This record gives sequence, C-alpha cells and structure tokens, in this order.
Amino acid sequence: MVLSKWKQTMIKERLKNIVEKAFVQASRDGKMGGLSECPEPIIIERPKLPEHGDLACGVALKLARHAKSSPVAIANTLAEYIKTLPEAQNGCISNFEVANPGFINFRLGKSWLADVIHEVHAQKSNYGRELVGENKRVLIEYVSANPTGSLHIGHGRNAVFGSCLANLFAFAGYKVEQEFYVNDAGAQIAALGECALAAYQRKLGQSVDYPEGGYPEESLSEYIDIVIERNGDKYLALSGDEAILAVGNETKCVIQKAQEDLLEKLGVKFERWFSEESLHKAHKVDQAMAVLASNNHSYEADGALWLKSKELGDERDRVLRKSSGDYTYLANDAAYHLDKFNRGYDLMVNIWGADHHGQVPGLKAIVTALGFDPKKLEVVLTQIVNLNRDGKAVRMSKRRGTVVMLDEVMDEVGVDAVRYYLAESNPNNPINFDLELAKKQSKDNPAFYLQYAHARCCSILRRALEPVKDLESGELKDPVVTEQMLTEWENEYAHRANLFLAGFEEDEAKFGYQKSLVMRLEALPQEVREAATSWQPGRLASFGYEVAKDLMKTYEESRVITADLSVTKARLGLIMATRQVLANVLKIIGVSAPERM
RNA sequence: GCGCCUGUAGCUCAGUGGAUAGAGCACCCGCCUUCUAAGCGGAUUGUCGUAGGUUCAAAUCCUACCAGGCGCGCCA
Repeated sequence: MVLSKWKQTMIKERLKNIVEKAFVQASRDGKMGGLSECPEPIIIERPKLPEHGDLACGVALKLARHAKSSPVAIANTLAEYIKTLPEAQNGCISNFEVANPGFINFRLGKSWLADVIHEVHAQKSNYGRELVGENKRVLIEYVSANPTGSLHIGHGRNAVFGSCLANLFAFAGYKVEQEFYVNDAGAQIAALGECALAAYQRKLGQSVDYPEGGYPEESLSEYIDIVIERNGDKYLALSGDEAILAVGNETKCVIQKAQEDLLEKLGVKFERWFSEESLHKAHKVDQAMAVLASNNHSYEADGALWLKSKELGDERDRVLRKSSGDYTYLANDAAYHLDKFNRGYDLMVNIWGADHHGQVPGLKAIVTALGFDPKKLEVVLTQIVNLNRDGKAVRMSKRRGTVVMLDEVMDEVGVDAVRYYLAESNPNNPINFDLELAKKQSKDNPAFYLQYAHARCCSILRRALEPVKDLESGELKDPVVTEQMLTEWENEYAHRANLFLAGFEEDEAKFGYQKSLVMRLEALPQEVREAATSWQPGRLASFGYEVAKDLMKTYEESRVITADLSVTKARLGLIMATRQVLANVLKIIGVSAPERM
C-alpha cells in the first residue's frame, strides 16, 4: 500500500532505523554496557534551536541509566557506528555531531528533502493520512441543542469542535458517524408550545398573557412569523393541550430546520438527527428501565425510581422516574445510549458544554448499569466562549440580553474566521474570541494568513501560465510554463524525486528557508497522528499557520518563476506541494482554501 | 464544603520527563522598478500561580496550598 511505502521513506523513520542499526552493531561489539536490546524507544525530534541541527536523537540520555555510562559517551559510540553505515552516506545526511548533554544532531542533505516533496505529490489529498483509527467505527454526538431557540456561540464552538474531530478521525482512519440528539419529547414540546401558542395568538391580535418564566417571547418571534406564514391563523381554532401541542410541534420543526440550515452554513453536517420522541414512541425508555431493574441497579423510594449510581462510582444515587411519573433526562439518556451501544460502535464520543460536566458520572454509571463498557463512551467538555471587541467583553445580543447568537457572529466575521478561531483552541480552555481581529484582512489575523498562503501558491501557478511582460521593452513574451508542460510536470512530480534537487538554493541561508518549509511539509503525518491520538484537531490549525509562515519566507528569498526552466519546474513543484499540505489541513478544520483573495 | 477545568512574556496562547521555556499580537527599527507589501527581516519581553517532593534531568509527574471559571435538583 502507498501508506506503508511512505512509512519507510519518512525521514524520521529512516533516521530512527539508522540509529537503531548503530545500536545493534555497537551492542553486538559489547560497547553498550552489556545491553543487547535497546530498552528505550528511539525518538527523532526536531530541535527548537537551528544550531542543534535539523533533526536530533536524545536516546543516549535515556540509555545512560541502563548502560551505566554517561550520555555523551554513549552518543559518541553510536555516532562512530553511524559513520560506518552505508545508509548514512548517500547524501541523505549532510553531517551530524554529538552535543552536550548527549544529543546526536543531524543535518539533512538535499536528497531526502526532494523525497518529501515527491511524496506529497504522489499522495495529494491523501498526504498526511494515518491509520491510527484502524477502521474502528466511531459515533460523535454533538451540539444536541434543544429545539426551543436559536444556537448561540457556545453551540458554535461545540459544533466546530465536533465537526473538526469528525474530519480528523475520518482522515486518521476511523469510520465516523455524526449525530445530533433532538430533545423533542412531549414535555419539552409542551413547554415550548405554551410560549409559542401565546406568541402566535398575540401576533394575530389576541390579547393573551405571555407565560412568565418561559422562553423569552423575543427569542421565538422570528420562528412564529414563519409558522404564521405557513399556516395562517388555523391554530386559533384549536384549544387547550391540542393547540399547545400543534403549535409547539410546528414551531419545533421550524426551529430545528433553522438550526440545520445554520449548521450546514457553518460546514457541519450530521448523518442523523436522532429524535428523543422516537425513543418514547417505541417504548425504549421503559425497556431501558427494565434492563436496569433486571440488573438490580435501580430501586423505588419516596414514590420515585432511583438508579443505584453511588455503588458505580457516582457521588449519589440519581432519580430515573419522578414521583409524578415522568422520566428524568437521565432515564431518557439511558434509552438513548442503550440504542447507541446496540448499534455496535467501537467508540462513542459525546461533546457537551462544560456546564454539563456534573452529568458525566451519572451517564457513565447508567451505561455501566445497562451492562456496557463505559470506556467505550467518552465525554469531551467544551469551555465557554468569551467575545471581545477591541479588548472589551461583548454581551449584547439582538435576541437575548446575555448570550451572543451564532448567526450574528457568522454574519459579522464570516464562516471561515468563525471556524478557524473555534477550531484552533483546545476545548478545555475558554476562548477569547476577538471579533475585530477575526475580521482583519491582514497577517495579524491567522485565519486570513493561512488562507492567504494557499491563495498565494495558486497565484504563483497562475502567474507562471501568463504571458511575461518585459520590464525594459514592455513587450509581452510567451508564458514561462504552458498548460501542456504543466500536465507533464504534474505527472513527473508524482513519479520522480530527483527533479526537485534543481530547486534548492546554493546560498546556505536561502536553502535554510527551503529546508524549513520542506521539513514542515514532512511533519504533516506526524501532526495528524498526534492530533488524532490526543483528540485535538486544533493542533492542525496551528500547524497550518506554521506552514504558511515557512512558505512566506521561502517566497521572499527564492523566486519560483525564473529563467532556468529546471529551477522553475522544481520550485513550482515545492509550491504546489505546499499548497496541497495547506489544503489538506484546511479541509480538516473546515476552512475554505481560496484560489485567490 | 465537595468535584471538574484553568493558571507560562503587557495581551492571546503553544509546550504530552530532556539542550538556553517558544510563537503571534502590541511596542520599536529596517525593507516595495521583479511571482499578492494583504508581505519580509531585526530588536525588546519571563519568580512557568506558591511551597514541598520524586528524578541524572520537572513548566511537564506526586502532595499541599492560593487565585479564577463551572458544577453539585424528583430541572433539561
């Protein structure tokens, strides 16, 4: 497979093999303090400081204790053996040295860098894929906002994080499904219906009181307008619970559609909108309660049904069915998660707002009580979003006093900026979202800068295909590159690594920038792996920003379109490889990759 | 009171036991007849919340404490 072939050509992997081989030979000669196998993993890292080379290995530091020798002595021994290896002498490593406190620092030669560019072209949109997910089936449930009002910026964070995680997991070899759980059960709709009906009647000129303590009338207004537009005054004929349920249900549908549309605009698409009501209709909640009872995990007391969650690690027992006879959300969650587990996923992820973290022990307990493995269910909590404008907190909203609505922010700063800023952060940390920064069309705005880098790559390519204007005479000359040449080149980029050697600068400083860029491109698979294993898609946003910075430096120092066709060909290949890496990253975080800006 | 999250440069944050703790912003100084100056280069910036402990090595692991956020319903 292509992926396994790339494994062998990854620079870090190759260096690791070289160090490993050196260790094996040294230990065979009895120079590793009696060790026959390497007891520590050999890790090749990129040093922070350029003086420490392009890549470094610190394994000697870790071996010191095992081999009962100093790190520097071990590193020197390893270095001597590395010198004798043929793999280290074919232009891949330009030089290497041992440095205190025992690192082996490598400086890379040009042929490995050419291999990297070639590899990106060979794999294109698949470049960076890693198989950490092993084709496991994972369900990501997120947003799951009540269908009783508009989505706010906190839902936006939840939505963007969930969608990025889904994209990342899919790229990293999971089979992903995305699901939105809709709290559309009878009681919820009745509560909504009461307010919606009053708002409906009042809009149609009837003088009725609006329910106190319900959803703010203003927050329902735009949805009631649509209900009236579609149905006219026909619900006025109904009365009592019938009217409440009818208007409630209609309003719920309108609201859910609005949520769906807004999320789609944000680049968030679910396989399934899972209805809570469907659980009730199919008596799934009763069935879940029966399972709990038969597993001896519930009991009746004070007229209510309780879950014995305390004996399953929770701080207290929790109510499943109130003395009123109604089920609690926990009982409904039992039915929902029973359904999820029965669908056979290897992993289920729930993404919740951090204000719900108190429910996690209850959910874990009930999953255990149902007889499932709670380790298959993970809850990720997303912290609050604070909005700022010029350093001052924003709290105003058209529809609510305290919460800022998602659509307002999307309208103001644009979908891409919203996605970037919500994607970039670690969900554990609160976000400080600066509206003015997000709108800036300059490098101050990383969202813009990242897209601009992609557009710049495209613009170089466009320029190469355009006629050239001679600066002195002013006359137009043929384009440096024709469409036909480009087609041929693209084929060669994917099949030959050597051609990229012509693009590297002789000048050490200029070559340094090119090398930084190529090594950055080389790091994408590793970045994807780390982001996927730590569930932090935001790392890729930061990575993309680094790629963009490296691109800009190379762009400044090395002209792509030159008089020398082989140089042009090689450098255009590097630029297009960079564009591909940026595009792959942007796709995961769900930000568009514009061809021009 | 108990639980969870957070504490790193003036600000926003990265740093998942290893080298001199890094970026961006802000501030200051340079750079446009050539592929987007919507840009690039340079300078300044630190009791890693505090105190102990583990380790050859701690921002990172352990313990206690301090500060901020959130949560502790027969609400959802």
